[in-house]
Amino acid sequence: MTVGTTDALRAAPGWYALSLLHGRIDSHLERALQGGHDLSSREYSLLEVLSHQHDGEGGHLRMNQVADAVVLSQSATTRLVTRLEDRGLLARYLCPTDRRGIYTNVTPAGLELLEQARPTHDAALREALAAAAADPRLEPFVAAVEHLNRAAVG
Amino acid sequence: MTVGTTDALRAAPGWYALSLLHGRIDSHLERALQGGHDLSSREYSLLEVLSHQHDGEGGHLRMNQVADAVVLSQSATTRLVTRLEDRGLLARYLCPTDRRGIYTNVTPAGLELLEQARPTHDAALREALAAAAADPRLEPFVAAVEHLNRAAVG
DNA sequence: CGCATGTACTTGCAAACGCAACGATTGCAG
DNA sequence: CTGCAATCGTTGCGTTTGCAAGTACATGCG
Repeated sequence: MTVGTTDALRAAPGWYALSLLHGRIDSHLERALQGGHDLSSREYSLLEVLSHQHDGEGGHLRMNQVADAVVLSQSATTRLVTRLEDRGLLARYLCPTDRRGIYTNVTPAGLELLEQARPTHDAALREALAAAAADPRLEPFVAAVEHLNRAAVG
Repeated sequence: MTVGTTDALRAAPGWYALSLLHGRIDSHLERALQGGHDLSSREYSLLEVLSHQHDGEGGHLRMNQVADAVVLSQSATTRLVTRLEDRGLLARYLCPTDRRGIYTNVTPAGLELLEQARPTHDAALREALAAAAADPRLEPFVAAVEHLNRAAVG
């Protein structure tokens, strides 16, 4: 499992290391969430994003902004939302003042699934970070991630 | 372009910020490389990885390790290599001592294309980093990336 | 009011991906 | 040397993605 062989990190080491770290963590999360809750990594983060967007009544992000938040094309976002809506985890509703805009709410079922999946997600994240910390080139980013994560908990 | 609205970064801010930053940079690189040299982001990094793996005669990474370096499944790696091989940018050759293993070399055409694309890539990377630095939550990672990148140049 | 311009989301289509099943090669045990 | 388990790479198949075109709504100008 030692990575070392590939020290082709020399071109743009920072970016390459970031990319590598992201890929490894994401793969790990994907497996954990998929196997445990039939959720893809992106589906999880969509739920997470939308659930945090609590307001007076419901969500406030348009498809547009959602796409930006999960870094996906608009079309992919449409279908991602559609998938979760079909599973009863989300609900769309039109913006009253501008009927082009579409807001999205997390249903109770969606919230419940999210709560169930969160421990899995967090555990997998910690595992992946711990594994990555072994690689000296990834370590600075690992440290930064853990530092910022801790800010949330404490 | 102000992102601020989505402060759903509260769940696992570090990981979420890393993910966001990676996505933005990657999108930017993808567009630049695709539009300018018919290369995807991953194709570029494959060339980069393989070209740095110069040795006595040729490459030394097996498909296995390549997959690990670009964080892709083995099957996807097979096809990625096949695509670039069909374009004459890479060449496969079997490992003499273990005929299960397959090594990959970058052809002169591949190297040339890489040299052409590198400025595009680097410029796009700088642009993306600069844009991301505006977001306070992404800024620490941007700083880390730039720090490590600088280590390569200087 | 009526039409042009622009924005927000959705759909058609081809490319790329991951998982699981497969064929090929090696290494070891009997 | 024959057979079995493990490793490496490739292919079948269904899913996800991005780009470009299409539709619906909004806004501004004549």
